[in-house]
Amino acid sequence: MSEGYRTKQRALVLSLLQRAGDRHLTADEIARSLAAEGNPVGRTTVYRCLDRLVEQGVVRKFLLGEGESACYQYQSGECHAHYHLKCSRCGALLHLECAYLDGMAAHLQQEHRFVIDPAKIVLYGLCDRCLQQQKEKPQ
Amino acid sequence: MSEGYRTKQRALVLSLLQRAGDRHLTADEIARSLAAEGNPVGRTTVYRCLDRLVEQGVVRKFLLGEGESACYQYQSGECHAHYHLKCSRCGALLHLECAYLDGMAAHLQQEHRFVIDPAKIVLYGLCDRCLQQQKEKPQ
DNA sequence: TTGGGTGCAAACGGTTTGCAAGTAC
DNA sequence: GTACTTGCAAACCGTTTGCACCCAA
Repeated sequence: MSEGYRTKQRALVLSLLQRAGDRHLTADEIARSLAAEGNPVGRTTVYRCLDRLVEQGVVRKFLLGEGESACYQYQSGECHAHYHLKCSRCGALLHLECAYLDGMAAHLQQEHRFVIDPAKIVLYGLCDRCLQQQKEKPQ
Repeated sequence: MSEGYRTKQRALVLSLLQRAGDRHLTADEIARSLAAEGNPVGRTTVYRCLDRLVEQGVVRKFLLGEGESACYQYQSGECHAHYHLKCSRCGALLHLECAYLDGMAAHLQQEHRFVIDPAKIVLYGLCDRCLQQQKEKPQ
């Protein structure tokens, strides 16, 4: 269970993500925040620390949309598997824990022999608000 | 229902995608193929034609994974809504038409007021083969 | 002393933009 | 003539790599 080196920089990155809680942070936001706190860490190093933290399973990486930069989130023990719903129109990101979706995962595994990774999945579509707006003035 | 201009270049791009059938092509592959056929089209123009074809609903754009370039597919009338399963390990891309997933879409709409766009969705995970391999030699 | 870690600068790669020239009607 | 399209070159932007330096064991 070697957790590898725990350098000052890596500890700083991890600490920031832990404090961010639910929020997803980009590498850039992490670099900026650390700098703002008086603990500047080089951008390259931020990326490398994140890579290692992801390898170790301490942090999760999310790719949430076209042209957007990757986001990272601290993976606490009590965090449930959840799915992401992303509105293609307004960009809103919703988190969803849903038994039906868990059922879908089981179905795919049993019937299609495919084991999905819920954390990596983003369901794109339209949120309620944008749906209403679209009805009023399409386009 | 103005379908806009139908320039030579746009017709070439569309024709190639139609001939590609099910296959997803990247902008780069399109540019190369057209050049190989003796109809070179500038890369910029390929991107712009694709944008317009997507706007018109004639072509669909897919983002299939981290660091990978966008793919495009001709959207023929008889094409059913299908989902993409992508193996995170070997990169295999599977197409899936599945009533259960259609049910999921309905569920999300009714219970969570979110209308997903199946074409944009990629379910990441492990395919059967990689799952077997993983059991034999993990990592 | 030695192997990993750091971080600046530069490269990378897909995509977009600026702009001058071309084309259709 | 006017409005749109083309395509080269250059910019963009998130990310990665090269490399010299640093630090801890």
